[in-house]
Amino acid sequence: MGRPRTPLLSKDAIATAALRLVDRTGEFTIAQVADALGVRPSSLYNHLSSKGEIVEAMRSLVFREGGVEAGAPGPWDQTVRSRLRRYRECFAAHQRLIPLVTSYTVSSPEVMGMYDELAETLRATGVPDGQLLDVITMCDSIVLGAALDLAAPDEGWAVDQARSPALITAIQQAGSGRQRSDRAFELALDILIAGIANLANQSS
Amino acid sequence: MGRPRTPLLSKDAIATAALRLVDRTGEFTIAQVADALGVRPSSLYNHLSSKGEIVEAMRSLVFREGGVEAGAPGPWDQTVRSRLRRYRECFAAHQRLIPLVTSYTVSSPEVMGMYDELAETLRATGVPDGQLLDVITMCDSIVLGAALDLAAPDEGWAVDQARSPALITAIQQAGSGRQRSDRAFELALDILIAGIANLANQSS
DNA sequence: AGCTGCAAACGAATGGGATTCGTTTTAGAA
DNA sequence: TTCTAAAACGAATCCCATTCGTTTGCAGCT
Repeated sequence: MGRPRTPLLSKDAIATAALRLVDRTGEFTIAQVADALGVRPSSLYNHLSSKGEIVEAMRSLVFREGGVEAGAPGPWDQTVRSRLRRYRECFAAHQRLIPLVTSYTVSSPEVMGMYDELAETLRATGVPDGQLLDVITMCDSIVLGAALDLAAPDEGWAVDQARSPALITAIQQAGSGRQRSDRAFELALDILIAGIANLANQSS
Repeated sequence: MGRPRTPLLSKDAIATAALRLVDRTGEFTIAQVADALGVRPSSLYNHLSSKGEIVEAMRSLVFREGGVEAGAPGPWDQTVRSRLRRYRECFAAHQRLIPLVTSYTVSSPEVMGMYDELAETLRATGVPDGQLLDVITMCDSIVLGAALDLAAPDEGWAVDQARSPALITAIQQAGSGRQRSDRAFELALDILIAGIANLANQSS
């Protein structure tokens, strides 16, 4: 019974199993995770101390998988675009996780690393110090919003919910699913970049 | 015992009681809501069929309180600004509700009404039909992101989490709390408006 | 080698929480 | 007046996260 010769569990193994469950069903219980790992529920608590910690571990895992922080140098706007795209991609790869991690927003170290890089880039571009964090906040909003948009299937933009002709034709023209969400995100990036360029110009 | 002469409960009464609990403690249980209403837990199920429905009722209640749909005519950019500000204000008035309602994004009828108005305004301004919903999606992202930002206290932007000098000074200069979040939102609005104006010009 | 302490599994128990169901009383329609 | 459906109650159920004591193996120290 007692301690096994080689550990059966680890924080990462638990997070991976939980993530697989979330990808499939949209939720997870301690018992399910334990089952998937061939282990008893109580054993998990030797490696972490609450279900919330599993969620945090999943968040971290997803960003490590997606490599949010890595980045090659280049023109500032391309840098911003590619970082935010990758950030969003991490969510997109595990859509059903989004509702769980947006419950409470704690920036994981991985994401913080990306923001460090972003801050340097923006400052070098000429964004005034006083507005730097505001711009970063806006970046975060756009990515988070896009992620939520991605997680909520077409039901949010249902034609029969709309009343005004403008919104109805807008929904009809917009298409659906992943493409629509991708296109909306790219437009937001365009507008964001233009706005940043404007800020940088004004300050010089 | 049996049915009371006058009903003790209603969907709105339940939502109101639950909202008060969330405002105070950040969460709620069926038992607590029942207690606050002087009623037994099982009684709630005569008026709704799951805890999730209470959350939906709270969402709807908050938007009705805030009057998201109402609006006076005016220049298009002021219209967009004031609508989005009010949308965000609804969340701001009940910050602790935010984590609960962002779990799954279902646009309530009230919000849909605002988007109807927004769509008309944007189309009249000259935003092409093909990009209308993308712009609206961006509006939604900005408000939702701002709401999440509002709900997450200063811990998200802690100086000791940052590594790069740029991010550190950015955080120091940014201030904290409500003002910081408000200012970031206003900047996002500026950039959004400029971007929309640009879209409208290009199409004409 | 033997002892000690920690790590990592187990199993049983606990407590809380959402939800269901049958019962009772009342209101309102036929 | 009679019948049906609404609206409360109370008890019971099931699930689920978490705790605790126990068992066993590993590693470091003497």
